[in-house]
Amino acid sequence: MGRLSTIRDETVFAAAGAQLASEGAVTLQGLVAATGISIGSLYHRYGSREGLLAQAWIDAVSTFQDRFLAALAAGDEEAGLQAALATPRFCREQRDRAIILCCCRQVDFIAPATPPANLQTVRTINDKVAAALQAHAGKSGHSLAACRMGMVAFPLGAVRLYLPGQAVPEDVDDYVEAGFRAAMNADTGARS
Amino acid sequence: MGRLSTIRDETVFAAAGAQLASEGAVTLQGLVAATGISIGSLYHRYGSREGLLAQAWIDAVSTFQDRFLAALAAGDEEAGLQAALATPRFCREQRDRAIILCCCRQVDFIAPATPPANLQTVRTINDKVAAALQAHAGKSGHSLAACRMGMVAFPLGAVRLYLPGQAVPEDVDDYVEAGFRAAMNADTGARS
DNA sequence: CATATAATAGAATGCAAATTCTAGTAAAGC
DNA sequence: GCTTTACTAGAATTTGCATTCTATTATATG
Repeated sequence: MGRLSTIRDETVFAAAGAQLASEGAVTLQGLVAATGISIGSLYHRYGSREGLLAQAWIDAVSTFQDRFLAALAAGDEEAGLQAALATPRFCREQRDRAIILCCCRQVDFIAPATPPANLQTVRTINDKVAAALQAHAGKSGHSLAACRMGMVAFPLGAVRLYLPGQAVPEDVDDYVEAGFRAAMNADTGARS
Repeated sequence: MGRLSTIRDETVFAAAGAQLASEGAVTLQGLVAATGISIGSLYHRYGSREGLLAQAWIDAVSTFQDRFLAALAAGDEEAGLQAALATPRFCREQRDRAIILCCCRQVDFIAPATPPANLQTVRTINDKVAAALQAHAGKSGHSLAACRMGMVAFPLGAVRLYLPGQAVPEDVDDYVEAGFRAAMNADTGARS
C-alpha cells in the first residue's frame, strides 16, 4: 500500500550516468532538473547522494555481469569470444547502463562514504567476475592477462570511441572479435 | 626578476591527476595538502581552479601528442604501429601525465567554465591529432575507424588495465601490437 | 469511507569548498 | 642598498550543494 512512485529508478540512474559522462559530476539539483523528481523523494528513496550513486552503479554492473557470466558459462570453444562481444552488445541494448559502465569509473560511484551494505555488494560482484575470468583462463589454457586484454580491455576501449555521444556501430563487433583472437594468439604466458 | 616559485607546475599537475584518479574529484585543499603549495599561490599562478585543471590537461596532452605525431610522421610502413605503441611507452616514461590522459577524462579538466584561451588551445590540439589520423588513414589505405581502433582504442584499453595503481608491464606492448595488426586486417572499409 | 502507509514536495539549514583580499617574502636590476 | 617585480601565505568571505525537516498527496486495505 501507500503512494506509488512516479519516476522510475531507471530514469534517475540514467540521468546520473548521463550527467557524470557529460559534465563530469552529479548534483542532486541536476537530477531534479533532468528527471522532475523532488529532493525529498531522492532522500526518501535512496537515503543519501552516496546511496543513490552506489545503487546506480550496482544496477548497471549486475545487469552487465549477468550477460558476461552467461557467455563465459557456455564454456565451449567460443565462450571467450561471446564474453568479449557482450560489451558492444550491451552498449546497444542497455545504452543508459552502458554509459555508466563504460564512460564513468567505479570511483565516481563507490567511495569511502558509500553505505557499507552497498560496498559489500560491489565487492561480491567484482569478486565473482574476477573468479569467472580466472576460471576461464585456467580452462582455456590462456593467461589471465591475455583474457583480460581480449575480453575486457579491447572491447571497452572499442566502445569508448563512440559512447556516450554516438551509437556503437555494428562493425565494432568485427574489431572486438579480431582483437580478442589477437590477444589469445599473442598470449606469451599461454599454457596450451 | 621577482621571487622564484618553490613548487613546480609539474608537481601540482601530477597531484591533481592523482587525486582525480583515486578520489574522483580535485579540491584545492587537497592540492595544498599533497604538494605543500598555498591557496594564494594556486590562484596567483593559475587564476582559478578551472584554469589550473585546463593547464594540467593541456600539459599532458601536448606532451603525448608530440610523441604520437612524431611516430606517425615517420610515414613508413610501421608508422601506425609506432603510434600505437606510443601509449604504453608514454605510461612508463611519463607516468604522472599518462594518469591524467588514461585514467581521467577530458570533461574532468575542460568544462564550459574553462578560460577561453585554454579552450582554444585544447581545440587546436584535438584538431591536430584528428587531422594526422585522417591523413595516415588516407596514406595507408585503411579506414579512419580501423586506425582509431588500432592506434587509440586498443592501446588505451590495454594500459587502463594497470594504471593508475600498477606499472604497465612490458608485455602489454605485445598485445598492443597484436591488437593493432588485428584492427588493420579486420578493416572492412579498407581501400587497398 | 476511514485509516495506515509510502511517496512527493520544497523551503530552511548547515557545511565544505572556491574565491577574494591584504600582508609579507625572496630575487633581480640599477 | 634600494626599488621593482613576482611569488608565497593564510585568514575572511562567499557560494553552491547536500542534507534536514515539516507538510502534503496518493494508494491500498479493512
